[in-house]
Amino acid sequence: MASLLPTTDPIDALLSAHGLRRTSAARQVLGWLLAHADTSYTHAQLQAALQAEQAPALDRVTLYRLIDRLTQVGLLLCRVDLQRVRRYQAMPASVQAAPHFECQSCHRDQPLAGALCTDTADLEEAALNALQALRNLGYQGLSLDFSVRGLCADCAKPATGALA
Amino acid sequence: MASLLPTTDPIDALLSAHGLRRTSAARQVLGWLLAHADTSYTHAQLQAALQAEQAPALDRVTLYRLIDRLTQVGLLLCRVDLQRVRRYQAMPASVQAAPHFECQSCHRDQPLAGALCTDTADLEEAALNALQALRNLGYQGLSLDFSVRGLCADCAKPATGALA
DNA sequence: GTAATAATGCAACTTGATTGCGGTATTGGC
DNA sequence: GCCAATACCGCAATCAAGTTGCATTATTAC
Repeated sequence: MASLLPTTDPIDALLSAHGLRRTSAARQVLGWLLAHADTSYTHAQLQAALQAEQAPALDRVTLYRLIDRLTQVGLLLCRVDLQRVRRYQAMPASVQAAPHFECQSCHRDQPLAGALCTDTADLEEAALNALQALRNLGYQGLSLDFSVRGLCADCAKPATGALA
Repeated sequence: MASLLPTTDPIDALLSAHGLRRTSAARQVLGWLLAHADTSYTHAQLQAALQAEQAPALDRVTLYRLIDRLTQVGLLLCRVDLQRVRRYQAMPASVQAAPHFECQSCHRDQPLAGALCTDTADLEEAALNALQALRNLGYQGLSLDFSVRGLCADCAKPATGALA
């Protein structure tokens, strides 16, 4: 039954649901980022990765505009790294106030809750209290960034003290 | 007695203590940033502000290299904003793991502890626990960023929903 | 005072990202 | 299925933040 629906592909569904056209470029980019959702990528990395996967390389500017659109509708998350380069990532399920670790070498993202920390509940609760206190004071458009940065165990091992 | 010491100016003392020469440019920049230590400034803003204060405008590149030096020795803190422009600020007393609020309009920084929140002790403790847990797993060079971003009460009032 | 060298200033350059514009492909209405 | 409206693409040119090279000037240590 479901296979008879106009959009069987979940990526096409996402694009349509957010008012974007289902172009081959959009499918490629969103699909690839969703398949690597635990890491953020620069425009250059993204272009290289896509080019390596199949022949028709898409234009630099087209990719810029595409990731811009995907970010605007909320399908991608955009950060700026220390080298002041934008990094894009498929929007994680819980961005709001989610404590997470960002590796400065491989740029993988890991939530602190779960394997890394036995308990982040008190941390998140304290954070939400802080947010509410600010709202009561008239602060607006608040967003919380709780991130730990450094080298993950994998990147720290091979070359101690040297960023790739 | 103290007035007989070679460096009577606290700013000169800071420069020397960090192995930098006491040039007029370094004095101006560090002095100005220390006098506006609750806010971060871009290279362009800094240059404009200095130029407005006195005649001898310093060169674009000189300013770049100077704030670079000041940052390297730990006298300035450097962040990258959403427009991917670097913002510099006189190093706050407690940067490590200090929860703070950054206004996206006036770029003033405020510590969450104190006036804004009655209590951040539990929050900081939870954060430090998380850091230790990561270290035990082999993570290195960890730094914590706990920042709330948005519009402060002052900026939110005049034009609701519009960034300056 | 003088030599060593840190810091300055100018020009040219690099890089991530943006703008303009004509052409192409997707979409919604018939 | 066909067609008009328009979202999207690709190329060239441009922009702004920041960097590099190099000759000159000012600080510092002796």
